[in-house]
Amino acid sequence: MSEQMVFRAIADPTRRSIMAMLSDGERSLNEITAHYEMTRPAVAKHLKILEQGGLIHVRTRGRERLHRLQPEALKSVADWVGFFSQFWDDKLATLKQAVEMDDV
Amino acid sequence: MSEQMVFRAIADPTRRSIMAMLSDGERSLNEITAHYEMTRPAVAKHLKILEQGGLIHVRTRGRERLHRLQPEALKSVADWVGFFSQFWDDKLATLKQAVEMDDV
DNA sequence: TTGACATGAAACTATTAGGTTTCTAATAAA
DNA sequence: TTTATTAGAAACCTAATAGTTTCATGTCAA
Repeated sequence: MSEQMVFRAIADPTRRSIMAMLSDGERSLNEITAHYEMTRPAVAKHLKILEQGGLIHVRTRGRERLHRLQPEALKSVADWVGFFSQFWDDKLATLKQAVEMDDV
Repeated sequence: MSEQMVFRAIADPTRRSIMAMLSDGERSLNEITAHYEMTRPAVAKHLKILEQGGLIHVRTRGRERLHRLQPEALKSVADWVGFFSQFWDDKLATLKQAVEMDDV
């Protein structure tokens, strides 16, 4: 679950789309596949990469596998972007820092 | 300069490293290349992709080309991550919204 | 105006990514 | 206990990535 695996995972539009779908709740492979014009194995590969990046968690229920979003994995991305955000928005960056100082 | 081009650009570790370097100020191709164990054309290709994503701006000074960071291009990434941040940090998300409401 | 320097461009190579089809295994339901 | 359903696995194909080497072009400085 290196930072690189997260960046790699979110680089593909299909995978970002899957993440958006899963923000609504967990879904099986078939349910996810129904939304795309590609085969089930193709979607399964995308899910594998999302899992490797720590962005989703998979559990087995009977014969199906349910995929659930794990958005905390995006923290590393948020941190990385946060570093650069100081160059375009000092006010937001300062507030953000204050909040993170406060607790989190 | 589609959103996808930004995600594509930041997916590569060398390119993220270049961005970090440029946060310190603009650099020529040769200066950038000096920091990596790859050839100049290889670095030039990375710079081209960063430029296509809108993450850097290039200007010509004499026979050299100076590359300057354009971090605002990361806003689309910040927005995207921001959507998911609500699922892991309500407090931060709320504050962020408030700030963006306020002006920006 | 020649020589050194900074970059661009083209052609090539190897690996990775994203997709397919086909086959197998496990579970649920009739 | 068959049959349908859900998913995993393997083999394969194609295109895109990331890199190389070689050559051409424009600019600066003796």
